[in-house]
Amino acid sequence: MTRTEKAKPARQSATPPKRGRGRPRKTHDEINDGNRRLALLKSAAKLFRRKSFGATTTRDIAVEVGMHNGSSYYHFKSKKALLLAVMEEGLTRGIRHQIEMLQSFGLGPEAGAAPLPKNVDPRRLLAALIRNHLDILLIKEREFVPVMLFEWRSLTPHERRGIGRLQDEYEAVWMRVLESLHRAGQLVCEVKLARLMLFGALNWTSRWFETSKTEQGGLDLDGVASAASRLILIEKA
Amino acid sequence: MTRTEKAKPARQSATPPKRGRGRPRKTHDEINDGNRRLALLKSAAKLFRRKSFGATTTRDIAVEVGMHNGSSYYHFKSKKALLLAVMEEGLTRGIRHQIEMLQSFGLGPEAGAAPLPKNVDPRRLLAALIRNHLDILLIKEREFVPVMLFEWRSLTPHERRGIGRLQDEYEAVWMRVLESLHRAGQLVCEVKLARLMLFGALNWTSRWFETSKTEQGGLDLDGVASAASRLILIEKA
DNA sequence: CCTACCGATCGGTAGG
DNA sequence: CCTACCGATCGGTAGG
Repeated sequence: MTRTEKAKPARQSATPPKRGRGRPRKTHDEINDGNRRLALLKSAAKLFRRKSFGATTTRDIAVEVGMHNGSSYYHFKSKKALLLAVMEEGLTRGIRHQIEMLQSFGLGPEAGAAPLPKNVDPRRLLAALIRNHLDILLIKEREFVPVMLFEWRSLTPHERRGIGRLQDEYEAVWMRVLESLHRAGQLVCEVKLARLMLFGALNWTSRWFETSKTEQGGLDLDGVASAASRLILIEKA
Repeated sequence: MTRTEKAKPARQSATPPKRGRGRPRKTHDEINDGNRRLALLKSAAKLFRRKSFGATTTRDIAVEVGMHNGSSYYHFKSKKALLLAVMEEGLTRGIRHQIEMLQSFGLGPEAGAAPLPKNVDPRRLLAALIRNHLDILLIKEREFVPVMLFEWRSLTPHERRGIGRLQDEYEAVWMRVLESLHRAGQLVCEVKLARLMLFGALNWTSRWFETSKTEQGGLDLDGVASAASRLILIEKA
């Protein structure tokens, strides 16, 4: 393990030094791009989530997927890029799940762009959004999404804006629902505050909710979800 | 800046190597214990809060208080010890603030140990607790307390239990109030869930509330506080 | 994606 | 609390 002195290869100036990492064609055995990239993403998410970004080394991540340290840099240009990719993955997955759920209300992907149609009950839609949110946060995407919540401080202002745009996309429908409810006098406070409080209560669950206890069904999630609904609605059932 | 070879002082084996750090008497100019320790604590809190524990170096902290890197180890045995001290400081301060506030309700420091006296209105007390909590979290101890919320993952299970005991101490009165309200049928859900949701909504404010906007008075805090009250209470005013 | 590295930094310590 | 360090690690890179 001693570091031996070695002649460094002279920088060859005839052709510009083109790095091997640039090209997509596989040079070795099995570089299964999509799979390996996703594996890295998942391991990174898992570790960032549990140990935090700062306490996770790129070696930790590589080892988890059975790679050698430097190899992750074939897929991601830096540790920070991995963090961003994890957050983006979580958000786009969340958005996707939400779009699917909205279909059962006859709503398309652009549902957040305009006021709610008259034929949807905002109370029922809110309940569904909340239930779906908990499902994403605590079950389906429990590795990815919390990283965004916990590691917000690890982003630069510019990076935050980027992630923020995706969050806005996710929250657009919520805003419509809350506005509709507020107009009907059914919110305990103004829309903006209601949204912040609601997401506060919901997102905080990722700190105390343990999957293990209610595995295989997520029974208790219904309880949390309905409590959250009643939180911001007037006229309790 | 080149690192020159130097003869290392031979370990003198006659007397056991006693480190200078062990004794409390000042060996040099101005080691103003209490002050310097607190200064370190404050700087650490500020940096841990803004940049996260992992992204803050012991040098960052030392520089902020005008010390040289190694000197912080005179006051704290490790970076981790600094983190723990920050969290403990935040919690004990919070507990202290809360005890003071409770006096105006005729309640002593042990108010959380037994059911609430008949003569206190649980609704008013809850409102006061909430308002006070926001004041601690966002104004008075805004450097210390959020570190505990944000850096929970940086603690070992054992360390978490230690901090957890202080949290329980802080939350004891809250539990009494919530139990009282639940018995009176004024909570939107069961006590345990109400507590989690409420603290979720409240603690989350440290992520979006900016002091700058409402400085000099914290006007808007009242709005947030009253909204939070209405969140978990039935029979909205 | 592996091998074989490197420069910089970082937490921490000895001794005064 | 300062000076003067050190060992280990860490993010990252060149070249194949």
